[in-house]
Amino acid sequence: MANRYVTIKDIARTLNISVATVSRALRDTYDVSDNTRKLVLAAAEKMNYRPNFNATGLVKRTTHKIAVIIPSITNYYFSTVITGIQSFAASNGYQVILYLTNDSPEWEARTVKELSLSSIDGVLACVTSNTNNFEHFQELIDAGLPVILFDRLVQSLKTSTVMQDDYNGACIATEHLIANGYHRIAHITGPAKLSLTEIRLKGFLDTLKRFNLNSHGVQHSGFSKEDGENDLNAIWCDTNPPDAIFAVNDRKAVGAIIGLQKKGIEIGRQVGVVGFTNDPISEIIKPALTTVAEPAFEIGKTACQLLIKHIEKPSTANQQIVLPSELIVRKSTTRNL
Amino acid sequence: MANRYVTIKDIARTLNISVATVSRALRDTYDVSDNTRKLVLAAAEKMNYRPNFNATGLVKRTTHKIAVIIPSITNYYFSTVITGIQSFAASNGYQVILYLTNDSPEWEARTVKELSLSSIDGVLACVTSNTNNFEHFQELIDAGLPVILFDRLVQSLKTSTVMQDDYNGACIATEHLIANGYHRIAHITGPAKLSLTEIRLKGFLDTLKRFNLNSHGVQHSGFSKEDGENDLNAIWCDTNPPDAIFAVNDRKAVGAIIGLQKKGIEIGRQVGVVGFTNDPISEIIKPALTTVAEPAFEIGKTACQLLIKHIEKPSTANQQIVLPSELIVRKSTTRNL
DNA sequence: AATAGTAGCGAGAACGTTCTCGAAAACCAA
DNA sequence: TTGGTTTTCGAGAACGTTCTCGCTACTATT
Repeated sequence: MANRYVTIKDIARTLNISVATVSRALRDTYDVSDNTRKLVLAAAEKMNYRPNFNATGLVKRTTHKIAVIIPSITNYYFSTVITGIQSFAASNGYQVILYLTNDSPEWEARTVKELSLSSIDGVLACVTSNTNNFEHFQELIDAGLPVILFDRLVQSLKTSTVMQDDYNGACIATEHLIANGYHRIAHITGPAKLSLTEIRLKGFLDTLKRFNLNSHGVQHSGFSKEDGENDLNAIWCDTNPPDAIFAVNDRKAVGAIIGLQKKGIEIGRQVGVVGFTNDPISEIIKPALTTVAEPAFEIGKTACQLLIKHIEKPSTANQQIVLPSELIVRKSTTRNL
Repeated sequence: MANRYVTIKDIARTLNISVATVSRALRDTYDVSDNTRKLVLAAAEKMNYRPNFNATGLVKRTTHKIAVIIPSITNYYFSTVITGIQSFAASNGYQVILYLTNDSPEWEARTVKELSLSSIDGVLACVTSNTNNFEHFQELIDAGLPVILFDRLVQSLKTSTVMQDDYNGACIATEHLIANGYHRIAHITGPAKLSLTEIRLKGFLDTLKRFNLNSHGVQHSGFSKEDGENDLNAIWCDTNPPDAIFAVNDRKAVGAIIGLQKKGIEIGRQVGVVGFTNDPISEIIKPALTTVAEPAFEIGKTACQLLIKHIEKPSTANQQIVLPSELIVRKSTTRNL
């Protein structure tokens, strides 16, 4: 545009030295004298010099930018993951470019296809909940770009992943219900085929089997509060209703609680409810929601750390990291309030 | 790194034409024949060519990147604003670089100072709640970079702003309380000196005066749920307690409700509570929270739109946009439940 | 047929930085 | 002194684009 910024050449001209020397001084390389280094730094400071990342990126073939591709950020889990990512990225000199897919496979595919490979160093992604075509991500990987998936994994993509412990989380949630005397347990969950759905479902079913119990119904749908309420109504039957609901996330659990309360059912005493995430809302809703806490911030931080490792040491092998989930017991699974 | 991507030169070589022609064909300029244009586009597609934004940015002095600097994203308002920003930016070919300040003035100052002016085209910012030194932003503006503030404005910075209607929002909230028979109204709010705090406080006090009422206490602190509960306890006195609480945001309102319930007070019938934001939690808490809805998505979208206008037409004058707030009445201000 | 105009393309500079190479200057040991 | 090493620096190419200029060949006009 109209204004041009101070460049390395301007510094060189005012100091009457070469651009190469200025460049060296600014980058703290060894072969420049203390004296000229000080002169250069002082001039840069005074002239308010800022490096041009387009130029450095062009010659170094590196941009110090990472792309984060994620369905949305208006929920606790994703916004916390991003906070973890941004925090680690910033303190390591990387910038975060944010892409939202609105959980739409078409948006996701377009976003990935339009990604300028040369303007990012790596990708951190959480796929949409209803894709089964991942070739756009495969193209990125084929092009040699480090890609790390979190929260939702994709079997067909050979790449590093960072996940919460979905299986164990589902197990301890189910065990907790059983231990508290709930034996007719239903599960309301996300879209089938989504890794997180499948794994939590398996943890749920395996645990039931371990205690010689049968599932009291499994309902698949989306992840919203409204989906939770609908799912509850779908699995409910007045003759033989479940006595506990295990929800795939806290928003659906909240929906289930709302649905149950509309039916005049007392949460905890009559029907236990367990969520997953540890969204702040689980503390506020009455009764407070028992839930499996995911280490969202840590997942973001770890994923970013791993990505930067892959970027700076491209030979690093793919790695699958699983971070522990933890049960947080509250009133929604207490029989006597 | 190890892998180099397909460049315009590669296309030129395989097609046996010059790089200039390839560049023209890809950019759809007029002086290239239909035939070669088709050849180039086909080759680009087949070779999986992606433009190098470092190179284009270097010559065009534009990056199609905007920086968003914001205290945090783990709350409804900010995450929704960013969704609005990202949505508009993406559909206009701009990328969003996310910077979080954790509401720390030091982090903010460092972030802004380290911003490479040449690697972004503009800035969208919401300042921290406790800064009074804004010279780092002034430097950006002085350097000619378009800067737009939202949510929190700074008198001393002469730049465009996009805001919700804080004044009117506070007025209608207070009027609503008065109309419903609450006359001993206290206000729990954010840090003093913050624009949003001051403006909402003024709306509150002006409205009281208009009805010949006195404030029943004003408490300043942070924006969290815990701050809300603390503020409530600070203004509470058993001999002459307030009969309504107007909170600067929904999280503090929720904190106040929790505090009131701990005292055994019935929300609505005994003490009315009004929040600000329309956080999803206001629908879920019992009783549901009356609140002033802010058009968060619209604020983000409008701010981004205005920024892009400033970027693409630098002569555009500064503009102050205020988007309407709207009262949403729920149970927390209903006298008979 | 001569001239002017235009469509299509190539050569080469430029953007701001880093990198490689080599040369000058300074120092040191013998 | 000599020769060698080190320190410090400059010249110029390179990164992948766009842009300006100018050239050729074709078409249109007179």
